[in-house]
Amino acid sequence: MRIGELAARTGVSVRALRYYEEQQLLTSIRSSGGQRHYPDDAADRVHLIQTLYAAGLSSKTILDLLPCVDAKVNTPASRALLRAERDRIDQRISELVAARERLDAVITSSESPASGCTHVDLASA
Amino acid sequence: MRIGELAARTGVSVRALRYYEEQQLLTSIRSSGGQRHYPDDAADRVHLIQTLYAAGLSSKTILDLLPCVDAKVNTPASRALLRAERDRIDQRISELVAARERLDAVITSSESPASGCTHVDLASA
DNA sequence: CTTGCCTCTCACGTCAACGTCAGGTTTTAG
DNA sequence: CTAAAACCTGACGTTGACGTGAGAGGCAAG
Repeated sequence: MRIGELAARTGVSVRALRYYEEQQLLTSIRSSGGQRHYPDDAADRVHLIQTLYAAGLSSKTILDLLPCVDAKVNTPASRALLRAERDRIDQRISELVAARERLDAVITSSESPASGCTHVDLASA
Repeated sequence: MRIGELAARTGVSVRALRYYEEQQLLTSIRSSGGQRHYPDDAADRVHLIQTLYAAGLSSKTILDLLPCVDAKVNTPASRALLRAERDRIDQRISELVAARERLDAVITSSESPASGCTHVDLASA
């Protein structure tokens, strides 16, 4: 398929797909006229890339990580890299959960009919 | 206290503190010479701002949110805002959990001896 | 007074993941 | 064969939260 269809299938913009290729996260075969052609499983690859981006990983980190998936490379270094990124995501989740709890505290007290305009101490934690 | 000490106490850069003031997230009293002075509880305020930034909120959103804490504003609009941001954080957490599961799957298969890995580095033993 | 550290206000630089416009080529539909 | 899509390669623009000097002023100590 060509780049437009891949974009449509994945919900990712054409510009983004070209950017992924520029970052070496995605490859394509060029037709004689220079147009990109992708195999069907390219959509899965794009979804994976999107998932990793959504996890807050940078292009470079994803580039480092992808061989671990593609070629099932299994070295101490690659395992360490995978675990390091997993731990980073863990930490990020913790941060978000903490922030959510603080917001929840504000919401709860602001919605409590008994409290009215009760003091909300968001700064203590 | 002056800006340098507040920066030291909170672990936030002087530049960032001035930026927060520019964004109207933080206020200060100026000395006759124009230098900023902060009360002790400014550190709590900075920590709060940092937490909300860590939750992925923008300066503007935080600016909108802060009155809900400071002045205990309790209107339908402010409650809706709070819940909207809370839901956004929820969604973000879900994304991260999904990404983490994805990485976990890769990690598990890469560490399993029966996973069909093509390359196993025995030097780690 | 002056040394030295802290602080001030501009104001341009950065970084990432694209958006967007320009100008030209390839592919497809009719 | 032609016109419209779709695609191509640059290359500059965007956004947010600061980083990083430049040049000048404030402030307690000796």
